[in-house]
Formats: sequence, C-alpha cells, structure tokens
Amino acid sequence: MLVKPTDNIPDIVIGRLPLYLRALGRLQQEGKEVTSSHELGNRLEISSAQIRKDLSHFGGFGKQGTGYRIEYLIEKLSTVLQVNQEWMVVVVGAGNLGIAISHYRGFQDRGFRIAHLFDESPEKIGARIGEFVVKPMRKLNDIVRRESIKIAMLAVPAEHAQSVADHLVEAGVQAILNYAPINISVPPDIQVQYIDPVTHLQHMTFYLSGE
Amino acid sequence: MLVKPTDNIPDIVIGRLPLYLRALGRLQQEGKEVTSSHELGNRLEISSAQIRKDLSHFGGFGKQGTGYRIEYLIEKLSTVLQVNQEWMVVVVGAGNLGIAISHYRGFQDRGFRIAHLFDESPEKIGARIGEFVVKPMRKLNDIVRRESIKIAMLAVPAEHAQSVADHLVEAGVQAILNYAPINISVPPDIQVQYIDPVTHLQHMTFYLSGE
DNA sequence: AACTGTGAAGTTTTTCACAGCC
DNA sequence: GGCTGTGAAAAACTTCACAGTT
Repeated sequence: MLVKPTDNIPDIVIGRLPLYLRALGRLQQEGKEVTSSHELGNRLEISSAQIRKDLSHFGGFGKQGTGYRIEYLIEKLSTVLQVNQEWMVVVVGAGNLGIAISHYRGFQDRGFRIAHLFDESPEKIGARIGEFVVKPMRKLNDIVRRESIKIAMLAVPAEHAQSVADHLVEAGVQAILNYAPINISVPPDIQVQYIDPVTHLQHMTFYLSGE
Repeated sequence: MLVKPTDNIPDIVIGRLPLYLRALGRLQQEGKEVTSSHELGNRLEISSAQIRKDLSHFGGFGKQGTGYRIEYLIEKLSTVLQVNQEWMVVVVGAGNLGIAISHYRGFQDRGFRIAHLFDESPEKIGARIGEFVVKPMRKLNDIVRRESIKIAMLAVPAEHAQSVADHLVEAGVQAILNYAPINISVPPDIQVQYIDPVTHLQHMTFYLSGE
C-alpha cells in the first residue's frame, strides 16, 4: 500500500481528493466511523466507481464487505495531499477581501495557518486586522524567505495581481491562490489556482430559463 | 450562426466560456480590437484548438485569416451565457464573508447586481453594510418571490447551509453559489456551484515539495 | 501569410461488471 | 449480502492537421 505513488496520478483525481476529505470530515462530525464509496458518492454526487478508482491509485484503503474506516481514510488522504502538516500562508491585499480571508476560521483545521497580511497602501500598513498587523509590501520578500513560506493568497486588484505574483515567486512562494479576476503568468513549477465567483455565476446563468 | 444551439453542449465547455469572456474584457481594456485563438490561448494556457472548437459549438464567431473581433465575441458569449442582462442576486449571511461579498465591486459590470443581504442574527438585522440594510431571514421568501430573484450566494456557516438552501429553493431561487464548505442537496433542476478556498489549497499542496 | 472551423485521430476519464473478500 | 479493487469497455474530451477563407 503506497502513499506517494511513483506512477503519475491524473490531476483531475488530485482535485477530487480535497472534496473527499471535506465530506469525510463531515461524516466524522456526524459520529460515523465507517463509510462506503456509495455513501460518499451520494453526498458528493460522484459515482461510487469513480471514488473507488480514485482511491485505488494510492493503495487499498478500504475493506471488502465493510467499506472505509473514516478516521483511517482521512489520515491517508491527508498524507497524500500533505495536509497532515500545517502550512503557513501569507495574504497579500488588506481590502475587504483580504480582511475577510484573514478573519476566516476555516483554514486552521484543514492544514493552513495565515501567518501575515500585507498591503502596500500607507493608510493600511500598521492597522490591526483581527490578530494581524498589516505589514508593508517591502518586507514581504524578507519575511517569506526567512520563514520559508510556500503559499500565498492574492487578494489585490486585478491591475496589481501580476506584479505581486512576480514578487511572491521571487520570494520563493510555490503556490498562489489568486482571487483577482485575471490570469497570471508564472514559471511552470509554480502552482496557481483561481477563485472568481463571477465565473461560477456565469456558468450557472447559461442554464437558467431566461428572465 | 446559432446562439442557443439545440444540440447539447458539454458542461465543461460552458465552464470555460466565462474564462474567455474575462480574458476578452481584459484585452478590450488594453485597447485591442481583434484577437485570435492563439492569443487567447496563451493568456489562458488553453490550446488554440480547444478555444476554436469550444466557440464553434455556437457558430462561426471568427473570420479566417483575421481572428475574432473582440467586441463582437464578447457580445456573442454574453448572449450565450445570458449575461447580456443584469441578474439580481441575494446574499445570505452577513458575517465577514457576506460583508466582503456585499462590498465587492466586481459583480456589476459582469452581469450581476446584489439586491439584498439577509441574516438571521438579531444583532445584525437592521445594520447598515455599505449600501445595504441587513434584512431578516423571515422576509427572504416574500422578497425573493416578489422580485423574481433567481440567484443566491450562500455565506452562512456550514451547519446552516442545507436549511438555508432549502428556503432559497422554496422561494424560487434557481442557482446557488455556495461558499460554505459542505455539499448541499437540491432538486435536479437547481444549479449549484461551490467556492471553497481550502480545496484549492489542498489541491496545490499535493504538488509541493514536502516541508 | 495568417487564421478559422472541423472531421478524424488520439488521449483521458468514466462507467461497467465481476472476481474476491468479509 | 454487501462491499472493494480493477481490468475491460464505453464515453468524453482534446489535439491534430488541413481545407478553405480573408
């Protein structure tokens, strides 16, 4: 039973693992100890065969006839995704969005901790936002390097997203979660994911019966 | 040249159209009038063939030898996605996230306008948040019905997401953008999309060189 | 020369269906 | 009887490559 297989796992499979993990956490909160590909599939509207096949990439996590022990599966998936450790994250941009991100309690128990909040605006620098004091952009490079921070969330206006991303990469960041509604260009070994609510809304309006 | 084809377009294609639209808007801001599948593809890191094939589902929007007129393509894609009209949206949940959503300026010019902000907590009801006054949940049904609002953004704690979703559907909402980190169950004709930053972060940590 | 639109080919992803185990 | 893990089959998706147009 492997945990980090040498054989290449499709990215689309990796993208589903966090959903499994989230649903498993929920099942656990509900007091369940064991689940099945069928139950998980119902929750997530994913076929049970798909779930079994996805999990089988990493070895046999289940028991025939019984299903999956939830605690065990959570531990295994956490290891695969490397969220059995806590990752330090920086937030860049202390506007409404950056502030909301900084206040959000939901990162903690899923593998992430916000370490610093940066902004370039003189009015914001030094301000207290929850437990953070807004730090100036010019300190970003030193802090990220010194603390070996690998992950950043980008919550600046679209016009500044590319140049901030460049700074982050320069400072050694390897993964960027970009909330700005613009595609950024980074070296091929840097991970980028996007969050743009409007793209989701526009995806849904396609299917709505016209006003 | 069709605009709403009878033949079934793959959902995965529909999901890319908002990205095209976003990139086109950006190109337009930069003063460009014409683009090509190649240029768009470079921006989005999508192959030019894919873009041409996706667009071809809706008819010939481009000109051989020339490319695509940006203004024209924006208009066509907006029509396909039905965002050539403005959709009224309600936000449920006036915590940090709901407040940040309500302040966000980026919905306006991409087809959406926030009409109301709801919360159930007595301390929040009546509070002024930007241009909104927080309304009580018990008024949700009437307001959504009266104004024929079809879209909601759900920014309540995970524990309440399902019951609020049920209320929304009951009130006639047809599309829900769910920010709560939990899968909700709705009738098959209701659209749901999810925004959960942690799933994106966990997707990226898979690829990071371990701490 | 540059570019679209598109069948055909190739690749990836999902589902099926069942042997094997509890 | 219920469930996993998995080859094989099916379906979906992407890329190729080129005829045809500007």
